[in-house]
Amino acid sequence: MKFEAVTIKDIAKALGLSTSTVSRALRDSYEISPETKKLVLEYAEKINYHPNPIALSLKERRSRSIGVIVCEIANSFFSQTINGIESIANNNGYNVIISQSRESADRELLNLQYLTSRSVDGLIISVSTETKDLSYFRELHDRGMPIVFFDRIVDEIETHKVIVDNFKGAYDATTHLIKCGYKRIATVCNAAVLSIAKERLAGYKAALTDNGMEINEALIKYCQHGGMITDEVEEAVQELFKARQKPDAIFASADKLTTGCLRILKAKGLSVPDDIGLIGFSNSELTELLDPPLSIIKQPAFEMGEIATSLLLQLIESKRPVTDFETRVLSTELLIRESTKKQKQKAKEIAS
Amino acid sequence: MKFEAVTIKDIAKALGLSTSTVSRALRDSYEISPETKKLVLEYAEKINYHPNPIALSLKERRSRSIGVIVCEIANSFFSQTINGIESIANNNGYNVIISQSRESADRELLNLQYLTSRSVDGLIISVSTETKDLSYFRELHDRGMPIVFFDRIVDEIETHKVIVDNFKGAYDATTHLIKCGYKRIATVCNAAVLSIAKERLAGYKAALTDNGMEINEALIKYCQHGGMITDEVEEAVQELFKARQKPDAIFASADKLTTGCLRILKAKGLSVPDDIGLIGFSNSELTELLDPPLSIIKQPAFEMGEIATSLLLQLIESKRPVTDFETRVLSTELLIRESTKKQKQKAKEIAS
DNA sequence: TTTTTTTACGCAATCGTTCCCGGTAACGAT
DNA sequence: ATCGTTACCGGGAACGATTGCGTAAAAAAA
Repeated sequence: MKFEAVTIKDIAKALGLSTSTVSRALRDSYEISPETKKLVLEYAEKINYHPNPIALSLKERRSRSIGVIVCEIANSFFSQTINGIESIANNNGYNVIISQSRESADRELLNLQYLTSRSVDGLIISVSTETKDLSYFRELHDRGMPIVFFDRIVDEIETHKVIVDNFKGAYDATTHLIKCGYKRIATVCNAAVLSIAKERLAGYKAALTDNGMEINEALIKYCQHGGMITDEVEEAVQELFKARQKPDAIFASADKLTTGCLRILKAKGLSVPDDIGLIGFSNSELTELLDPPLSIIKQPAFEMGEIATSLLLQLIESKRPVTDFETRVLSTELLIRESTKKQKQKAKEIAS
Repeated sequence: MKFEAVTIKDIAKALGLSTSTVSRALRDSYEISPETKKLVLEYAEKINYHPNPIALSLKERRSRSIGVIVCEIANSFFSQTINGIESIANNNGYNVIISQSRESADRELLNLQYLTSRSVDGLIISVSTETKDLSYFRELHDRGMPIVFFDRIVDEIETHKVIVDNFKGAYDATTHLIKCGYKRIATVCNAAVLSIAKERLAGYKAALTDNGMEINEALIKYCQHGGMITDEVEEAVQELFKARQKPDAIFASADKLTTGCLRILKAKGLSVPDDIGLIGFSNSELTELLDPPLSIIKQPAFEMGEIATSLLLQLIESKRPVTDFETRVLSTELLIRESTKKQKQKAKEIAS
């Protein structure tokens, strides 16, 4: 049941050399004669030798691999980000180890410990909704582990970060709803502790006040598990409709929440956009095929992954400790489709 | 830039013991006195000692981790499968390393080499569309590496396999189209080398002949890259409509192809299901929210992941070489929604 | 020819852990 | 007093690779 590979010793024995000589020949050291090198190289090729990365990791204390922690890969935004991460990482000879926190702080910590104990050279992280205790991150960071946060970042730890302008994204989306003539605009957002939730909520509120509209706390609902639990979204929407002032539009501030809201609204027999408008953050490729096609705020996920990885590799390969960190802020894209097109609006369009 | 953890040596030094004693105390060996054990255990706890898995992997030639290779994690079917895999693996103390082949045989091989060199204890694989050369899989398998194939399996290698009854799934879907009154039923499928493509195509053909319909090769289109390239699906659909006999329904035999077809059909201004019916394999959670809600064949992805992992762990933990392999065949689920409901059919329903 | 330099290689330590051998007490039995 | 147990513990070799240092032989310089 074991699986044994050919080692440097096998080569040494076969060729009557020492392991050091073989090792040096393989790494093209100047102290090895051309003939010996040729001999070793050819034999290594012949028996299909590959250096054992585990032994290397143990010795070098590095693994040429980077760890990624996201809440779930099934989310389009994250899978796209991962593709961006892999593209840069692989081009630079790094491997990517992906792990999911499933919005649980415990699993996040477990994954974190697993990855670090596996000697990943760096980490790219979007924290879970539950994450409160930052001590482990901090310890890691203090001990010199290169970390880049993206999407859901933590302010308290100073390192490179990659995000989008969540405030503006939410502001634009809300403003769009207002322009469409919606009056009682609700929002369904992630747990309030999350950076993205805070920023998007702030954008939503600012858009309302800037347009002379009141902020009604009854129209703001939080989903602690980021929509991982369907009931949670349903509950949020139901509560929204239990209120005295029923909403006529919803701004959903995360991928799962956006499609989650649509699902519930349709189940309730409400017509989008006529009974209720809907817009939200989403990176799903299916949103334009939905009924109705969803107006969305889209993040440059692939690019975010690329940038995060470049920054991480910079940290990893830097000779001396980096103290000058940057936060890259990218732009979101507002895609206007049917789900925010009120009848009135439609009529106007036809008339014009 | 280094990251050093506490080792067994640190404990030994601090406590004035030898590393062997510490190691044994940690593993609760009978040769260590209760007091020493307590001492070691407490100190280990205090300084937050965790055994170095890399050193362990090197020594034990196993890593308590399993490797997964799928073509892409953004695909709902695969991300659901991975969740199933992780649930079982984690419960048994195994970690999961995910990698994507992106439908490229080269990347698949690279990932394979990476995973094995990382001493994964076993592999769970769904092969890429490009995979032709099985020699590396065979070599691995012959040398005792536990492998479980799922979804896209290879007949030539004898090991555990987990699939659905693709023939029946396709047969049922096609039969459903026929019952709905569609006459010229086309199919868009994956590269013909893929097991799932073959089986589903066979099911499609059988349904046609069983219902006295002709098999028209012009109505069968292949997408070599499994729909990873959008143009490819578009091309397939366009060709379908260039034919003398235009199709009035499409059976798409994979996730990306199903939504891909819908996208193209809508772009062409065709109405589904009136101008053309559409049904396909899909595990996306959004299909019922699409316009129109898609009739689909759904696979028990999570369960497949669970079963594949159980089988793999069985192989890994088996004392003697296993020669008795099984192929688990699960059932698909046919979900009938609007995309296959012809006007005629609808009228009938209303009348009844 | 002798001395110095260069060339080309081997020895052994190292990374963190386990485990096979030993070794040394203490203690009861002979 | 001697032997045999039992209970504990340490030394050191592995696992696969790299690397500083030492050194024999060959080449160059004297």
